[in-house]
Amino acid sequence: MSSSTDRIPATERREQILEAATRVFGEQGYAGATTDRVAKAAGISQPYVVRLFGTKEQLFIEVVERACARIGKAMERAIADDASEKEVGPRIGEAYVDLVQTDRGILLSLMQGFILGQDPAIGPVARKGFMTIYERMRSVMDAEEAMRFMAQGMLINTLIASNLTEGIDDDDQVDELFACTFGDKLGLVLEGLSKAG
Amino acid sequence: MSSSTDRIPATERREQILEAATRVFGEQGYAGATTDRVAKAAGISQPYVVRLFGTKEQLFIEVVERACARIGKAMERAIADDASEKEVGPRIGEAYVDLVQTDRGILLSLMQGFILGQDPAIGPVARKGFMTIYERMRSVMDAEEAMRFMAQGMLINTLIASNLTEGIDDDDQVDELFACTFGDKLGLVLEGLSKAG
DNA sequence: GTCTATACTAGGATAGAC
DNA sequence: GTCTATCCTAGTATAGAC
Repeated sequence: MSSSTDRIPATERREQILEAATRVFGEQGYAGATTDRVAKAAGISQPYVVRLFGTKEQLFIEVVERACARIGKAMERAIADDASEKEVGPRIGEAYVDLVQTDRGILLSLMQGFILGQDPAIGPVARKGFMTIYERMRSVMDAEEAMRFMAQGMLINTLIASNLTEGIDDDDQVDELFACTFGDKLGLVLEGLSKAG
Repeated sequence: MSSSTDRIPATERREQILEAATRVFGEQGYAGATTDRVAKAAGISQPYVVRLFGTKEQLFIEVVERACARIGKAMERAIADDASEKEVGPRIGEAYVDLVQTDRGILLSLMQGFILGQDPAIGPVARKGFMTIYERMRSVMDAEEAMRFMAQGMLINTLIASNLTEGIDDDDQVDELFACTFGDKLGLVLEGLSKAG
């Protein structure tokens, strides 16, 4: 599958690593994740990860920035899609839930970023990402609606992060909460969110 | 201030340590926090922290459980306080915001717990705590309202955790989001939350 | 009940070869 | 562009004294 001549361009490698790192940081947290795990996940050596990003911190920062960019793009697509008969709110909500299902890591590592707001290097990046998303939201809805939207997003993130999704400790209340939070692929909840605007 | 004979009962010590640990874990995260920092914050030696709790993991678990218990108690008080002319929703919301202001650590370390849902030892504890709070909420309001309430709580946590509170990167949009999220000591938002029930 | 000393491991980062 | 070897620090946990 891989010969000893598996040299691929640095740009592509960086993207591979960022992808792997997004998963690893999302699951283990910034401090809990190791550059070695990231390397393993990306199929390369640990020193090479450090080589390409300088430090673990820098790698994490780029992961957070990439996550924000991804969310931003998904939002843009949802906003632009005015063919749909739905309102912007639900369209964005649906896009977000889709993203969640496709790539948990993005949301999880972004959350990890938020929670490190105290950190002098990471904090500013996380706050900037958060506010960029909020501001884009505000450009298509009023403050109250945007706030509720962010709140809903944070709940979704928490439910996923805490692994309540897995129904491991299955409980009818969990089901109810999920039904209410996501509806059928977001459902009532996000509908309600938009009709509040 | 402290003589060499500062022996205090273990129960009290445990509480002191839990308090310190709540702050430290809240700021640095589970993996990022060290038992040594906790020890310093509690004014004792690192090995003694380990001695009293067995492992760092166990200490963290007790921190999370304590955080949930604290929130639970604040909720009970708010629910019982039917002298107030306010609805339950806003009362609980207000109690939560009060708690936030008094002790950030509780919310932050609880959040750290949620985000470690993957962890086989911590995950179950975090999920249990989350659901206990949700269920108590459900006992005084309907599913939709309870969900929105949790969402609002997660947003509050995120705003605090990401340190947007500090206005470091001050931005008028941040102010707006805060005004909207907290109102004046929670305001409109939570009021709106309850009138949805 | 609490400390000092210490064993042991893990993990980030560097050097330098290929 | 990528690896192996390795340094060095930091951090959990244990042993054992007081």
